[in-house]
Amino acid sequence: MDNVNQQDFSPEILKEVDRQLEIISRQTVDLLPLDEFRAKLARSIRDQVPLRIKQGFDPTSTDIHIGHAVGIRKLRQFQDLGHQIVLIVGDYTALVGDPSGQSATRPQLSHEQIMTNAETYQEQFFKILDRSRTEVVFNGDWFEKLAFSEVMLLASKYTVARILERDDFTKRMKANTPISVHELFYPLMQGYDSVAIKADLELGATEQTFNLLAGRTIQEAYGQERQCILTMPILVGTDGVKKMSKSLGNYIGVDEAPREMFGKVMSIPDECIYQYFQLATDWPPAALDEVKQKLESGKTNPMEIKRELGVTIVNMYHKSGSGETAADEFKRMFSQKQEPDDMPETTGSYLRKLGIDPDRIYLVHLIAKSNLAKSNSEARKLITAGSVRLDGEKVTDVDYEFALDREIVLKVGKRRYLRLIPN
RNA sequence: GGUGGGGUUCCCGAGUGGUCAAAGGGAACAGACUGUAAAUCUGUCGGCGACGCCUUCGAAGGUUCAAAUCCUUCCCCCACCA
Repeated sequence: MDNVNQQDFSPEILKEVDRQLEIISRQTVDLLPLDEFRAKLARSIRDQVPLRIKQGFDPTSTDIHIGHAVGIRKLRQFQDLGHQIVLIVGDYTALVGDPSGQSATRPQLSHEQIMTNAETYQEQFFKILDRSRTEVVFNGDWFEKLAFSEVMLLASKYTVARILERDDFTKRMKANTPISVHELFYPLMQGYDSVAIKADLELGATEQTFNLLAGRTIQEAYGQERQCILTMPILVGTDGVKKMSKSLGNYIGVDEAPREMFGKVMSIPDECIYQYFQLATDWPPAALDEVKQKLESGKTNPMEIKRELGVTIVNMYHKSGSGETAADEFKRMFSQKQEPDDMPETTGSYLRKLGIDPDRIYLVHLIAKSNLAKSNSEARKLITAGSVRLDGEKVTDVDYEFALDREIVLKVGKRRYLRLIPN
């Protein structure tokens, strides 16, 4: 493959290669090795054989967030260019346990749990990808059957030194955090996935670079043409500092309700607005430039630009118009401090079920039992802090009791509401 | 296998018999200010209808009027040696 000359292809094909390459390389970090990929792409176009584009996910949790979506949307672009997406669900990898959780040994997930997660994962994937044109495979399919002798064979293809040269391992060695042996196998397993599905290109975040490259070595060892790798930038979380991740709680899930989604977008630091436009939306380069200019000129209130970002993102994952609705509601709720239209409701009879007498409601219990606070103590703290209101009236008495003799709106903190309805 | 160091509340990290629900920092939450941004300031930060009570300092026992602190056993981590 490496020795394929560009002269082997007609000008039309080369033009198409350039067209695709421009789209493919948008908002990415590295496409390696570029020449190899050009050749693969040209051959694919000439022979009308789609490239096999791989990305793997370990179904360790249930939510896909817009950070994951950066890569998935790139896959979608490949798909739209006619290439074949192969999603690898790392059921086996998840079963073994995620090594990148630096400090804690995660509780082992049961097989059922993994399969359930895999199920919800797929639903979320196909908010972005075209299901009918996506191949989904489970790596347990091949790893389950792998004999120990084969594992040893696989292990012999790579050296300890090469694995340890990895940046994160070096750091962990220095920090004296444990590295268990099975973690050394991760790049090998991921590489073996590439062999199993004969990947032409594997996509991953920049932190995956090592694993992606390992795939090349493993494929070569198994007599296959080596995959190219495409790395994606990592989207920063809503805190604006750390990478978006579920465990850090700074994520925006693709499954979240419009209101939540919009609210979370509005809460990102201004400095991240451009990055979010770049990575979390499908805006073309020209539109991105415009955003950049607006932000730099300082003439437009960043909030306006952020609003547009929020609308765009919400509309990507919900029916069109949801973004605008969410934005309006947001404005009403926070800018004008009005109550939202729809808020959770609780009736007197439901309160009885919770063990609360509607005729004599102990506010602390109400807040805790309706999950507006984690515990009674928490509820007391909120009351003391002056963040609890009944029908707009601030309540600061910790022992406050009242009767549910009319409809009452309870507000806790900035955004937690509960409408109380007598029977 | 040997030797030494270590496991503290969400995280980091003080504390080596009572004054410890446990310093300090971070995170988080709330209030003020705002654009539900950032920054800043303030407060809270185990649980309980609560000037008291209950549970927490790797696990289980024990010593003591009293233990995160002392003893025993066990589990786990790290370093060096083999």
